Amino acid sequence: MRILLVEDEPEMAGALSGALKGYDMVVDHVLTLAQAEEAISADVHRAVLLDRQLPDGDGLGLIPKLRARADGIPIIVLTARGELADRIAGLDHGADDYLAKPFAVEELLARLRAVLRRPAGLQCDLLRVGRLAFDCAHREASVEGRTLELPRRELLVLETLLRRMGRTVLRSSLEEAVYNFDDEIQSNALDTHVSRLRRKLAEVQAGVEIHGIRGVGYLLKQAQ
Amino acid sequence: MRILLVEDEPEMAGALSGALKGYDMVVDHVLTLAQAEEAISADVHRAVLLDRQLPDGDGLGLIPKLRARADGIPIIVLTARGELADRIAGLDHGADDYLAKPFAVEELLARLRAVLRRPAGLQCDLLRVGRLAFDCAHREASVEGRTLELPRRELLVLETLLRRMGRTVLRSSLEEAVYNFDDEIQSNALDTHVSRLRRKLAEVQAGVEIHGIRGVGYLLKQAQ
DNA sequence: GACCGTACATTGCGGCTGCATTGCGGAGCG
DNA sequence: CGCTCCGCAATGCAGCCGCAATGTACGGTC
Repeated sequence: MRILLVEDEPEMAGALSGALKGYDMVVDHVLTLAQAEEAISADVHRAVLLDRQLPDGDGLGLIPKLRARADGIPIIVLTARGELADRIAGLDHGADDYLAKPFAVEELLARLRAVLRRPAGLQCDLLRVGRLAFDCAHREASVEGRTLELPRRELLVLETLLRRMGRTVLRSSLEEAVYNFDDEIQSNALDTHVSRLRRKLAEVQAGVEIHGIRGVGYLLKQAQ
Repeated sequence: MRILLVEDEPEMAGALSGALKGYDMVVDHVLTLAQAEEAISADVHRAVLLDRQLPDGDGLGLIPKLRARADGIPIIVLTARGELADRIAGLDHGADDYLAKPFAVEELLARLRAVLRRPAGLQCDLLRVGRLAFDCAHREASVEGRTLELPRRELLVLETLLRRMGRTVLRSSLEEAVYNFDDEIQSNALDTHVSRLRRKLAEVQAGVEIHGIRGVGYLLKQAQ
């Protein structure tokens, strides 16, 4: 675990470095905002401990630049200015946490652990075929990031076919997926939905084909 | 933005509920760990405010169960036990932040904003579509620097749509985001809010359109 | 290979459902 | 006591969806 410490006071920096090393962390210590920017560009740190009062400006100024990298690196601001307004300002500038000096090193370590524990990223289940993507959680289809506005029945058909993509879906299975017990279908309503869906997928060049299999059902596969 | 508040002291709970509502949030308030578990299973909250001293045990016991869900929902622990060891214990149990009573509500709100920003890092603090800007930290919408004064429900609708801008939001998701368990909606109240919001966005030429997708939900996109 | 029956594909049409909009009254708040 | 916000209900309307008619492809049979 490699940490970037931005702190110009030698005494504080020494104490923190020692404590962090005692917890098996690797500390890069810089004294100024300029050095901090250079260090962070190496992209090797898992967190930043940031003092506010630095020789070349307020540490808060660094936060937007860190956030611009969009890697979500945690930032804990350390400062002698512990007034309520300062704490709120620090948090609202984008810091993940804010500690007023003096503080116990143990608390800093605990907050550091808390901030590092955050999930790396939530993985949503996303089905992909051709240029088509289907977000199962939100039940929406998209092509190249552009959402397809599909009516309910067509969406149900597409979802069912996608979940069994590349394999045949019995006509009866499709009907069960699209209609409930109350709905009584006496015609080829399902076929019309498939047809309309095919047209829309073709219009946006989704890169998928829905094959009808005579006497059995349907099958969705990548084009060609 | 919907928050789960786990707090058995009526006074504290009332104060927090009021403050959060003042910041246009939807609050579900429960009194016990058991109720909290049930509420969280609905999977509609963006954050949890957790008291430690509860009728059926220490609030910290809830944290592992929340973490087991692996959705990374932020947890802020609130407690009268403000000793250093307690704070460290709280953070190491998996809390994202820890506040000792008494605390200023403003600081809680700031810390809440900070932890809510997190799954972000990817999602910036300022959302933009068309001429519309939305400041996630302060939860206010503006057009060309001019703030839109929107009522609570409309703001919640707008925020929810903006967070999934360009993608469909299920009608049920919207309802969950805008109303809490206590609210009982029997009519098309949601539609009226969408409608009024549309009108206001059009009046200021926000450059966004809210599409209704029949039978599915809504979708916010840039005009044209 | 020609023929025919059947199942699927496609398209137009009308009913109906579900959404959009508006006015109204009550509730909350200052 | 004024205000605004909010839920509710009524009305109008658009688009979905089921239906049926027509066209088409497939497969089986001779």
